[in-house]
Amino acid sequence: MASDSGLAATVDRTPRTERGRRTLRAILDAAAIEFGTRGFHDSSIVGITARAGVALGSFYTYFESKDALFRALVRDMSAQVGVVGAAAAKGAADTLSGERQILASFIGFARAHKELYRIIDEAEFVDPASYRQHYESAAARIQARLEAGAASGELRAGTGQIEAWAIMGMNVFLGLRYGVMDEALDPGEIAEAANMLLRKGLTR
Amino acid sequence: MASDSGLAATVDRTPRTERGRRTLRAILDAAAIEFGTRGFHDSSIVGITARAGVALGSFYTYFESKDALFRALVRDMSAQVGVVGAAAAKGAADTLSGERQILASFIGFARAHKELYRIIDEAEFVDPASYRQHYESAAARIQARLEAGAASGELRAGTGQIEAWAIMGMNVFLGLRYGVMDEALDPGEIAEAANMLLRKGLTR
Amino acid sequence: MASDSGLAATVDRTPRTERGRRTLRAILDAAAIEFGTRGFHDSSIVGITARAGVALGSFYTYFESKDALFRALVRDMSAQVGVVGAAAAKGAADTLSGERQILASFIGFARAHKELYRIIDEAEFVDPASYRQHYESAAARIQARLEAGAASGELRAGTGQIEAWAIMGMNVFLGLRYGVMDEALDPGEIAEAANMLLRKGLTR
Amino acid sequence: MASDSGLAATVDRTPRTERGRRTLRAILDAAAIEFGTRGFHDSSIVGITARAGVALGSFYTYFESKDALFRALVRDMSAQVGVVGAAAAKGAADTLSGERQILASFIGFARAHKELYRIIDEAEFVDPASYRQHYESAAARIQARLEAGAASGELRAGTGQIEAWAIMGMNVFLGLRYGVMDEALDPGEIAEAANMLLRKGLTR
DNA sequence: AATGAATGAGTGTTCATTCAT
DNA sequence: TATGAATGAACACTCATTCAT
Repeated sequence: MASDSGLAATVDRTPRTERGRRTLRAILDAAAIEFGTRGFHDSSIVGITARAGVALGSFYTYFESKDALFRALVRDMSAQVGVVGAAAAKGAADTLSGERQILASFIGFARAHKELYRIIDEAEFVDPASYRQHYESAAARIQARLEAGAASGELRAGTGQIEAWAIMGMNVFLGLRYGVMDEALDPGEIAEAANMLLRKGLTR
Repeated sequence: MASDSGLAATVDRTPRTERGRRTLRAILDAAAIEFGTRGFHDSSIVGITARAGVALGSFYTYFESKDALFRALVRDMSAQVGVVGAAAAKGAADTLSGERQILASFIGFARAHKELYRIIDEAEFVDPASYRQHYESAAARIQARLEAGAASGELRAGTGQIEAWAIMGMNVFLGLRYGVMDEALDPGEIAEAANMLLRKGLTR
Repeated sequence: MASDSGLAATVDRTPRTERGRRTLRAILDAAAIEFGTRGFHDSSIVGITARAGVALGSFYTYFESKDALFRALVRDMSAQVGVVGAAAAKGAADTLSGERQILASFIGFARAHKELYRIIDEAEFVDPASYRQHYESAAARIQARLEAGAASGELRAGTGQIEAWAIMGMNVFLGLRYGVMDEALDPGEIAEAANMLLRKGLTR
Repeated sequence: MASDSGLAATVDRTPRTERGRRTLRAILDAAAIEFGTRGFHDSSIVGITARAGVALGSFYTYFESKDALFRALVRDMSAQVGVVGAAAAKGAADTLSGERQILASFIGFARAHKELYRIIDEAEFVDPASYRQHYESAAARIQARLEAGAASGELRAGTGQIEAWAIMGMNVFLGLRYGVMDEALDPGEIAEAANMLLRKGLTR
């Protein structure tokens, strides 16, 4: 479930042997599931290592602490969200269709990674710096795209951080509602509805 | 910090004496601070009762458990948000100005109740039913307002749950950013920027 | 359920008013039920006073402590067993029929006072002196009857403490088995079987 | 003090290392002493582990709970009583001498395991199922021996459960009086006195 | 005499972390 | 590297007892 692109960078001790790499991967996958389903505090190292099929003590070969593991996971998920968004925006005809594609792909990502929300949300308590960093950089990316759109004349000028946070909020809650809580609707449809809001607002 | 309007209803055992009412109030205020600053798991009953200036055992005169206290707090905060929003919308010229006033007042509320976000967010882990309920009813209230606006011809038709969740997401994140993280900007100014998004979107 | 003959003597503070006597009686009755069904440690003063329908604090108007109440109950039950036995032996044709009548009536008593065993047994832990005293005086009474029977030529000589404890053990376990655990059989029938053991032993 | 024959079977988690086996044994021995001298409720895990010389937490490596440990001990003691009785009856000339030898050996066993009574008695409150089971199977064993004796013509026919419980009661109380409370008399002498009761009753 | 809120010592249990093997 | 036993701080919760009213 946890794709660990870039995790190497956040892990405490990089394994030298192939066997070590497998153990690390097993721990990370198990941790993503545990943290995602039970939350940080109700997850235990015993539970994670049991699920990973490794001995309790082996955990500390790879991570300094329960917190360190959680932080690694948070940073990894946060990075993935950025990567996925950037990929989705690629080749978009214009800024607004880019935003639409980003939201659609984000909802899909949330469906594939149900643990995303619980891990990011719990970071507010366990690793506040990462939590803040996660949202600030996501907002900064949006803001940059809005400004580029304004510069090219596609969008109105004068937008900034406020609009960026507003759009991020929309995306996050639509991902929660239609990605995690209930998968009935088509992500493209949701993204289109949200996009229309961005194009023309609510007025007739 | 914790205004306990309506808390009587959610408390486990209503005190019969004046002294009892003072003790209960002290516990609730202390709990809101503790939960809000340290989070549910890092808050302890000893810590809460010490801050409240009452004996440890007195806690259990009023609440069945740590969870029960937390739930009472979550439900109370959730209810307050609704009450504040309804009050803010009162006397608005039209639906959209109503939304603007609601957001402005919500940001003010968040500033006055910095614990709001941490308590609601942690409910995802401690009291999932309340968490879901909180957002679902907030979205339902928005959706109802949109539909009324459409019925009166003020807003375009065809909006529904998706737009409601999108607007809620905007509000929540603007409250987080400009209510809790940083109070530099004027709530009215933020609400106006968000409202323009709802009125005309991002296009020129 | 708890007949409190003689309890006045063991109670901590004798009430002076009629209202007080009613409260005391309510506490004692409630305590016998609680101690008998939940055991000493799982019984609580709150539970007892709640069952008695009086306020928690009122308990200490009548008893010094939970232990004191328990001790009063143990001594009372112990005394009642002696009284019942003496009454049953009255008017018996000879020593052995007296023993038979005593056992039959004891089984009846156990049926009417299911709490008897749990209270006496738990005294081993809560009030060891009473526990020991209870059995020692019961055994002494039996021994005295045997010696009287030997003196009159009805029973063989040479019996003493050992036989007394053996007979007491029989009675206690028959009361447990056929008084408390299961009430299917007639007490007279059981007493007769035990009595035949005392008359002729097990041999043909 | 606690011989742990067969305890392996009742223990929650069997240790895999020698060190583990030593720790478990230490805990069991300490527990038998604590439970036997202070009773279940006044014994504490801290007390038991302190006496065993291991850390508090180590307790939970081997037992799920205080109750589970107690249950293991009860079942073990109960089994031991059966084993000791069976061994004592071996090679007896006839049923009645078998009973005499069983009682004598039981009194010896009680002297060597003073904790026996308090542990079995407290099982009435802590583990009622085991308590009942203990006495029911002991009685069933006696009853089977009586019936075999009747079948062989040695004993009179018509005896059954009542006589079995009567004899068990005798044995239990003689063990209490002459094994636990006071060791002055010779077990053989006591067993002989009780046996005479079984042979000829009380009459001349 | 009655009430019920207040007190705080005590205890079972959890679990991150350490460490000997 | 891997293992799993050992450690002990921490904490929620209980409840007998006290006390102000």
